[in-house]
This record gives sequence, C-alpha cells and structure tokens, in this order.
Amino acid sequence: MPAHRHGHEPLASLTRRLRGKNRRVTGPRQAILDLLRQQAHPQAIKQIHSALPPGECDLATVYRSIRILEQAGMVQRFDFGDGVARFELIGDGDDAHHHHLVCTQCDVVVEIDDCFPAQLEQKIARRNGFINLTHKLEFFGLCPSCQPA
Amino acid sequence: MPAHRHGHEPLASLTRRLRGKNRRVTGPRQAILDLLRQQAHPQAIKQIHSALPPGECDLATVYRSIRILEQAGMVQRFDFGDGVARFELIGDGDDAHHHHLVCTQCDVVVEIDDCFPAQLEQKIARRNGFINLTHKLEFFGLCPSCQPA
DNA sequence: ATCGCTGCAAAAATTTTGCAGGTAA
DNA sequence: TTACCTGCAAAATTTTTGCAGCGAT
Repeated sequence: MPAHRHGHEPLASLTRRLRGKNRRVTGPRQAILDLLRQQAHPQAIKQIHSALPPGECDLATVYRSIRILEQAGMVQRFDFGDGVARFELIGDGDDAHHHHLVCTQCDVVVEIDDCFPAQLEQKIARRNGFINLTHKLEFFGLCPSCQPA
Repeated sequence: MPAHRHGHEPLASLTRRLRGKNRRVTGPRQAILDLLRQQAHPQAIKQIHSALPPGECDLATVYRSIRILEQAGMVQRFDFGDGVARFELIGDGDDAHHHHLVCTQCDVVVEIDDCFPAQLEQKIARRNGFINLTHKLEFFGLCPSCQPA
C-alpha cells in the first residue's frame, strides 16, 4: 500500500501529533482531523465546513485550523487548477509528496504513485543553477465511466 | 528558440487572430495583448491591470477580456500554487504546453522545455483506464541569486 | 491561571454581474 | 445598423481580522 494512504491513522495519533507541535487539541480541530482522516482525497475548505455537523465549527475556524495544520506539516495543499485549494491529511511518517489524476468531466480523483523522474529534475536544476527543486504535478483526463462508448 | 517564446509576434498579428475568432479588436484588448506580448512570464490579473496606463482599462474588463482570450485559445492559465491565476500569451502556432521553474524566494520565473515523459504518462493512463491525459507541472527551487554563499 | 482558540461580526479582497451608452465591423 | 464591448457601480464570493469570552493544558 502506498505510503500516502493515510486513512487509517487513529484520531488519537493525530491529536497527539498536534499536541506535539504545541497546538491545542480542541473540538473543531478534532472534527476537522477526523473528517480529513476519512477522506481519501483532497478537500476544499467549503467542503470541509459543510461536511461538519452544523454548528460544530465556524467557517473562519476552518480557515484558521487548516492553516495551522499546514504549518504543522500535517496537511498538504493541492491545486487542481480550478482556483480552489484542496487539502489532504499527511499520515505520520508518510512521504507527503504525491500526485493525482483527475477526471475532467466528473472530477473523480485517483492518487498516483508515479513521480517526475528525479534525475531529469536534477538536470533541470543544474541547467538553471537552481537548488532544492520540488514540483507540483497533477494529471487530467477522462475516467473510464465518462468515456464515450 | 523554444516554440513558446512568443514575445515577437506583432500586435497586428494578434489582433488579426482575435478578429478571426469573431471578437472585436478594441482599445482595452489591444492594450492587454500588447502588454502580455512584452511579458516573458505569466501575469496575474492585478498585475495586468496596474501595468496598464491609468484609465486605459477597467479591472472588470481585464477579467472579461482574459476570459475571452482564454476561450479563444490565445492565452494560457498557469497556477503557481499561491492561489493567484496567471496568464501567458500563446504565440500563433505555438505548442502552448510548457512548464515553469519558480524561485521560492524571489519569485523569478524560468520557462522550462522539459516535460513529463510521454510514455510514462501513457502508462499512467492505461493503468487507470483514463484517456486523453494532460498534466500541469511546475517546478520550484532556489535561484542562483537567492542561494546562500 | 495562562494564553491559545473559538464564534460572531465586520472588513478586506477577489470576482461576477447589470445596465446604459459607445463603438467596431 | 447591430451586436458586442466598456466603464461604472453594485453584488456575490472568498478570505482575513478584531474582539471578548471560553477552555485546553
């Protein structure tokens, strides 16, 4: 199983990590973590907020909490090019770096384990005099269900 | 010279293309096209607007024009992961598809000609039953000027 | 008992839309 | 002439911030 299939880290472990970062474990934060824990794919802020029980967590708190979690390295931001940021939990010890394949029609998301070839990335770095290269990479296409017969 | 170095297509050629798409050539549109023509790298809406002579073009018109140009296939949208969409002119007959290398400190941008290996992309498509794959790919790192001595 | 966190509300920032007049073709 | 386009202003979104009270530690 790929390292980023994080869905089974217990909530208790997540809150422990948060506490370890000198952050308080509160109701809204547990709710957000538990929600992300059960989602296989990146979630938008509004998705997170509306998936939570009404009154469980203010929208502003979702914004603030996601930022905290991102700074704590527990959540990763993804961009599918539609202007809406989406967030995914990073499992403890996971290699956070991975990519997605998104259906342009139905928006279904598949996690991808392939990555941009490291040696080619190195070559790009060297050629341009850059160091510490990383990249963002997302794939788009038509999923099986959306393909014309 | 890479196909996407579009900076030298004359304004007249651009307006001709626009007219060919059944769109009118107006003052604001010429101003935007001429600006993008002189920019080597993707520009944000606000950048475009504030770079134009005051009163030359309303902000709402920039939004509307960029959308028109995007629909006409004359402009390409890029996402550097900071939530701000940026737009770059597509030269006539250019292969629009390319990527960037962005300095995480000073935001300098370098255009990259390397691409994700086609055969690996094909493999990802096949493995997941997807067709018509494309991708978005941007690199980030520390440029020569921003590297510690 | 702290001091961080939350809800609520207001503000700020971003993007879209309605409309009446102007203009490219 | 006829649509398309524009500026202006208002509205709709999205995100951030101030503040007083609450609560995790």
